[in-house]
Amino acid sequence: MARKTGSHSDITGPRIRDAALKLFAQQGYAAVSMRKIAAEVGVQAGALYLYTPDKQSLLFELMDGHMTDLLAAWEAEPKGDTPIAQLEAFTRFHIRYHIDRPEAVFIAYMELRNLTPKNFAIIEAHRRRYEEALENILNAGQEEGAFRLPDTRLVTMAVIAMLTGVNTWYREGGRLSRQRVERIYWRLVQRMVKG
Amino acid sequence: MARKTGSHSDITGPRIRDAALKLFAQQGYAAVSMRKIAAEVGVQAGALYLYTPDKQSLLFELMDGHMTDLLAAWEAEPKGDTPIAQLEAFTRFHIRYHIDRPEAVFIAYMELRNLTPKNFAIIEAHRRRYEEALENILNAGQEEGAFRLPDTRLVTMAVIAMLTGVNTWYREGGRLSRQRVERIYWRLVQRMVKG
DNA sequence: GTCTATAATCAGATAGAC
DNA sequence: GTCTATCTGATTATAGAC
Repeated sequence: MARKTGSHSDITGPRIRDAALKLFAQQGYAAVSMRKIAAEVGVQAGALYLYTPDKQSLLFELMDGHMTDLLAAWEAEPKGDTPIAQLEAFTRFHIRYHIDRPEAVFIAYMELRNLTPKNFAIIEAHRRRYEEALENILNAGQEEGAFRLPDTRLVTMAVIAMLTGVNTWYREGGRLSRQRVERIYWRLVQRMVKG
Repeated sequence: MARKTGSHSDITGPRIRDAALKLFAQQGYAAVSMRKIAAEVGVQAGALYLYTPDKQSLLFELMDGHMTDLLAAWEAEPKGDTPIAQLEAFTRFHIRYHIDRPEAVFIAYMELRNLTPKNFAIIEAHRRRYEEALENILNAGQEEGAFRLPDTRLVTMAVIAMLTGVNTWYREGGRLSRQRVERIYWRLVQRMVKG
């Protein structure tokens, strides 16, 4: 099963991305060398450059891919037609999606400062679009009287911070099931938006 | 005013810590070399080792100092005698204290993975103690019927994540004053704990 | 107390053999 | 497609001059 050399096309590209994801999340971009990534994959450092032009591109592609997938998944998510139904959909979606990808989530906001300015701007635009998805729901609910919010922008940031925070403590097989976590946070969000 | 050499005892120690704080927050521990810190202070790299045994100690002392100060400041904070008054005190204190020290706060949880295991355990114990301060307030309020919480531990984590999140967007001189931010978040926390 | 010089190691990235 | 070898420069930390 273990192949050392001469392994033809295989799937080295994706395996490099997987290794980088894992190592960047564990040790941080700056602390991970191309040699460490190569060792994790089982190739020599030079071979990585067949698949990525440089280390920065590796980081950017991970973050850009994550944000693109996140936005696409939210677009594809079934959401009700009332603000309250949409808010519930967002709350549950956000927790579920983030819990399932702790490494990508961690990197996506821990490694922002290691992006080149150009790459940073792209990731920031993605993030901003995602925040606006929630902000639009809150604005709609506020206008039709379903929500009573002290400040829409602040509640947007408060909710996202609160929900993303689940990733800092949630462990698979822990005290609470994912379903239970979703329900409890949805109750908290409901309380936050209702006068 | 600019002294290059022969500057006697001066206050080089604290200046090294200040420079490290600033650079670690901006670029991350792994990306900052001892030479960069030395350049920021205005000395040569070798001179740093008169004040710190190594780079790891520099990081640990910053984080340990921050957490110790945070806990001491909370102890010294005037807090009412009811759970609701204590919760308001905690909410306002947390926002205020964290807003004032964005760099230390950032480092304190971005650089956890760069601590040696022994140092990590010490910082984790501090953090845990701080979380328990809030958890104890919530438990007391729950028991005496002032709060109706779906899960005390979760609400603890939710509130802390939400409040710490202020640091990601708050800018001095921005749209909202500190007082206003404090009040809005206190309203949100109130809603979260009241049935 | 600071500087310069140095040791030993490691970094990102490329060239050419196979 | 991967390896080995290599270039160039940076890394932490120490030794010894001043």
